[in-house]
Amino acid sequence: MPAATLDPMRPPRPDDDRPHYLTLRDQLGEAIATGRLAPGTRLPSERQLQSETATARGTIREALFQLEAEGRIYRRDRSGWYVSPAAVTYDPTRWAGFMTYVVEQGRTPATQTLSIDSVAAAAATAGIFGLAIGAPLHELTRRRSIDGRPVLVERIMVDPALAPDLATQDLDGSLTHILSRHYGLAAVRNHIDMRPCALTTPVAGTLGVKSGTPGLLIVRTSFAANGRVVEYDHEYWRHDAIKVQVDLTIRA
Amino acid sequence: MPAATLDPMRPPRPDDDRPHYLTLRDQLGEAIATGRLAPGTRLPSERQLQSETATARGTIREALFQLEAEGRIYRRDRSGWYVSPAAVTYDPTRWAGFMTYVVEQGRTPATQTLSIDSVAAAAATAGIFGLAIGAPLHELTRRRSIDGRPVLVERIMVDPALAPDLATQDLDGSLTHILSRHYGLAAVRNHIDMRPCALTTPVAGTLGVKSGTPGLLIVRTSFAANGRVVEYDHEYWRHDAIKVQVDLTIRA
DNA sequence: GAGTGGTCTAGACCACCTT
DNA sequence: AGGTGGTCTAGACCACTCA
Repeated sequence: MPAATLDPMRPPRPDDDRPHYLTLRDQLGEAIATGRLAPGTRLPSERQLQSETATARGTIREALFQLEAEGRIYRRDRSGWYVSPAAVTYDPTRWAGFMTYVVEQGRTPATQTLSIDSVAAAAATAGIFGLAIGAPLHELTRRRSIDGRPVLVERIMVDPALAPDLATQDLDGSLTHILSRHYGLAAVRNHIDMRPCALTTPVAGTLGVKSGTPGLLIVRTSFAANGRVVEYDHEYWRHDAIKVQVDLTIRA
Repeated sequence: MPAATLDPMRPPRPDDDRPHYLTLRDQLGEAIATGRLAPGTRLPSERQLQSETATARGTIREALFQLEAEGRIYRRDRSGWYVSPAAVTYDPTRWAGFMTYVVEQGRTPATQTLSIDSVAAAAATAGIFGLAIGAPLHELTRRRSIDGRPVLVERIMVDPALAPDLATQDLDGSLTHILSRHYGLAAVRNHIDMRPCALTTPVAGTLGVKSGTPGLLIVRTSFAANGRVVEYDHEYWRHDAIKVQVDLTIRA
C-alpha cells in the first residue's frame, strides 16, 4: 500500500455527509436569522473562525462566499465581514427619486456626483435619443449610498437640447426635481430592463467591492409626454441592497 | 534573512499588477465575446487550463467563478464548464405564459410538474389570499427548461375554491390557459417582487446547480378583476437565463 | 476506467485597514 | 505595528459523468 500518499491530516466528512462549508454557512446564517449577529455587526475574522472550527481557511471562505451570494453578509475590503443591512424596496412605477423613497423607508440616502461631461453619442445611444451619431450628450455619473454604505453607481445620459447648462446645477440631490423644476421635463413612461450581473472594474472599485461581486443592473429609459427621451440611466446596484417591487395592470 | 521561509515556486505578479485570475477571466471572456467560444461550447478542463497557463487550480477556478457570476458560463456538475446561451426576455406586464414568450424568442420551452399537493395555508400565505390560517391551498411545483437546460423552479399556490380539481388537469403546459379556459380566471393586475438571491437546497438540487449559485427570485401575485388572488407564484431563476423588461406609465 | 469538477488541507506572501 | 482579507501554490481524495 502506498501509505505515503495518504493524507493523515484529512478529517472525516461529517456524518450527514454535507460539505463542511454548508454546515458552517448554515450555522452563521442561523446566528444572523435569530439576530444574534445583528445587521452591521462584524463577523469573527477568518482566522478566528478557522481556529474555532478547526477547518482550513479556504473552507471558511467558501462558507462566507455563500452567505455573501445570498446577500446576508458583505465585506469591507481588508477590514472584515459584516452582516448586511435590510434591502430597500424600489418601485420603478413611482416617479419618486432615490432620495425620496430611501427616506420613506427610514433610511439615510446620500449622493455624490463623480463626473459630469459632454460626450459624443455612440450608435446605440444615439438611436435611443433619436439623435445623430456623435451628437453631444450630458453624461453624469454618481454614487449613491444608504446609511453611509455605497449601494449603487449610475451613469445617466441627458439630451442637452432639453436640459442646457445641466452641469451648472447641483447634481448631488434629486435629478428628477431638477429636470422637472428647471426644465419642465416630466417623465410619463418608463422603460426598464433589469438583470443580475457581476460588478466589475471600474464599477466595483467605485463601490469598494471586489471585482466579480454579484450585482443588479437596472437600465431605465424615461420618456416625456411628447415621446422625447428625458433620461437614459444605467444603475449598478449591490445585489444585497435592493428589492424591486412593481404593481401593474396586464396588457393583452 | 530567513530564506527558508521564502517560497521559491512563487511566480511574480504580472507587470500590470492585476491578479492572475482577472487576466485569465478577461482572456476567456474575450474568447466568448468574439464568438471563438460559442454558446453551448465546453471550455477546456480546469486541469488543462492549469497546464496551459502554469497557474494553480484554485486560481483557475477563481477566474471561472467570476465568469459564472457574470452569467457568461455555467457548469454541468462534474461534466465541465459551458458557455451560457443567450438569456430570454421576460415582460411581466404581458399576460403571456412562459411557453409563449420562450417560443416567440425562437427557443424551445419545456415544463415538468414536480408535485401537486393540497397544503394548509401558513399565516403569510393566508393573508395574501384573504383566507383563514390552515385553509387548504393547491401547491404546485414545476421545473421549466429552455432548449433542454433547466432555468427555473417555481412554486405556485392557487385557491381551490376558485380552481377545484386542479390536480386532475395536465399541468405540464400553460397554467395561464388552464386557469382562464377551465375556470374563467383572468388576471388583470400583477404584483411583482424581484430580487437577486442564491439558489440553495432544495432548489439548487432540482436545477442541477451547486448550492449557493446566484439566482433571481420573482414573486408574482395575480389578481382577478374582483380582487381575488388567482395565483401566488415564486419563481427561482438561474441568474444567467433571464432579462426582465418592463414598460410602464408613471404613477404620481 | 479515465476524466471531470467538488471539497479540503496547509501553508505562504501581499496590500491595505486600523489603531 | 499588528491584524485583516486578497491572492496564490501544491498537493490530496472524493463523487460523479461519460464513453
